Formats: sequence, structure tokens, C-alpha cells
Amino acid sequence: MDHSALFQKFVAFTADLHEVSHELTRGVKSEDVTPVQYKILEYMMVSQPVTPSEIADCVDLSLPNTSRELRKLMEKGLCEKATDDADRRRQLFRLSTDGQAMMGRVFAQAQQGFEQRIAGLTEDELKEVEAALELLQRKVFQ
Amino acid sequence: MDHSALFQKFVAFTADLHEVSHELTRGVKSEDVTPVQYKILEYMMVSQPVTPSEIADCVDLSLPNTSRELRKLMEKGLCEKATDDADRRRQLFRLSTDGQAMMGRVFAQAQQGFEQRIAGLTEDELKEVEAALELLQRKVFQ
DNA sequence: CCATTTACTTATCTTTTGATAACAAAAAGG
DNA sequence: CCTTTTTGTTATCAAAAGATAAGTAAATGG
Repeated sequence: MDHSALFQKFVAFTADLHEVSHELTRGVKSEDVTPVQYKILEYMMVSQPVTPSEIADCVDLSLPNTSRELRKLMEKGLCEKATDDADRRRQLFRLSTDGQAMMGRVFAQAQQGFEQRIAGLTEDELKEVEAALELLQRKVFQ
Repeated sequence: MDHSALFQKFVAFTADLHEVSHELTRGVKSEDVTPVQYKILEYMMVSQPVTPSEIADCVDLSLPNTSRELRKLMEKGLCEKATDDADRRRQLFRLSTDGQAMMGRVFAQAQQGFEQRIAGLTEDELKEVEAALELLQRKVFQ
């Protein structure tokens, strides 16, 4: 198989997915968070609680800037901080009730957009989609 | 099929792909362009020539800000401007020789990273990957 | 103990990005 | 023609994000 052609398809695919996911989360701008702050909240949504170091790693932010954004998120009442009892240097951050609610709304809206996209598919086609997602993750993303 | 479960998988998939593509284009930071400028160059790479309006639409930038970034890219010698003869209001932008060369390097590096990821796959598996990409584009991205 | 390392914070400054107003030139359409 | 619309530019200001220096407190490891 021609690896270059496959790479081209991968690039086009990536561009398309990026556009779709951007469209699905478009509504977030109405809420009062910046893009970087949203990325932090999204990360908290999937792995809670998290330390500033973990966030800095995964969101690709310096530790001082992570600290600043976390402070802003706390001021907005979207997340909470607690000291780790096992290691009192570590700070554990999690979404507050409001933060959970907000991210819940965002995900619900994204899911609704996703549902519309797959609305016309049959059961068999849905299974194909699921299989394709799993195959790409397994073979390409590792 | 459970649509919520499928959506969860889609979210995880999107996050993974985002991470991979970020890793593949990591080396661009060494070149002297900002993230927004890189997006413009990437867009020019796939569709040339482009007008400021088209860029503004696709890269999600206001027209004044697009104009500013295009000026910076021209100052850096990465793209060129020419007036459309058919409609002299329209400005046609394309990559300069340097710009082509730079994006060529970026794509070559990304392709190299991609090759490593698929290095262990058999011919049949590569065909599966290609089929999965096409299926998702057809059924979900439209 | 005590020096060193780790985890985080605060403060400050620069760069990048976003938003808006005002303008110019070409085209479109009576 | 002459008004209106389209396309793009320039200028300016504010907000967001990046970078770096300096400092604190807790843990680690002789």
C-alpha cells in the first residue's frame, strides 16, 4: 500500500474531525471561560481529581500559568482545591457542583449534535462506526 | 445500540487523535510562526490560492485579524499576494517558495511520525485502517 | 538535623489573539 | 451616473496566553 496516500487521507481525516468537534463544542463560548480554561475543565471532567502538575503536562501549559488559570476557575466557582493528605505539597483539584453542571451541559449539547450526525444510520452502520473507531485507536493511536 | 456509549467512544477517540496530531506537528514551534499563522499556512497548503475572506471563514478569524496575520506572513517571506484580475477587490494569497519549503518540511516530519506509527502493520491491516478512515468520513463527517 | 528536591504559588512582563471602528477601492445594480 | 454592497486594509485597544524570576512549604535522603 502507498503510505503517502494513506498519510494524505489521515491528514484530511484529522482536519475533518477537528472541524466537526469544533462545531460540536461551539456553544461553550457563551459560558464565561477562555479556551485554555475550557481545556482544563475538560481534562478534569475525564480524570478527577488532578494536580496542577498533571494538568500542566496534559494541557501543555507551564506550572505558573496553570496555577493562574486554576485560580481564575476557582474565582468563577467552577472548581475546588484540596490539599492531598498523603503529600501535603500536592493540591487536588476537582470540578465544583457548578463546574460539573456546566460541563454536563456542554457534553449534552455535543452529544445532541453527534446524535444528529448519526441519526440516519442503521444498527449495522452504527456497529461499523464503533468498529472503525476501535480499530483506528488500536492500530494507529496505540 | 447505545448512542451514549458510542458518543463516549467518539469523545475518547477525538482526544486521542488530537494528542497524536499535536505530537506529529510538534516540531513547528522551532520555525518562526505563531499557532494562528501556522493554521493559515496549513490551509494555504491544501487550497491555493486563497482570499482573505476564505481564510477568515475556514480558520475562524475576523477579516481584520486575518489581514494582519497575512501581512506578518508576507513580512516573514512565507506567502505572496496578487490581485485577482477578474475582480480587483479580491486578493489572492499563495505560499512563497520559502513557505512551500517550510510546510514541506513540516508535512515530511509529520509523515515520518505517522510512518513509525503504522510501521508494524501488515498490508491487510493498512487496508483496514484506510477503510476505517473512509467509513468514518462517509458516515459521520458527511 | 539539614541540605536538596519537589510541588506549587505569586508577580511581572511580553507576545499573541480577539474585537471594533474607520476607511478605501472596486463591483453591482438600479 | 450614483448609491449600495462587497472586499480588504489600517489602527487601536483589551483580553488571553506564554515566559521567567523569585519565593514558600512540604518531602526526601543522606
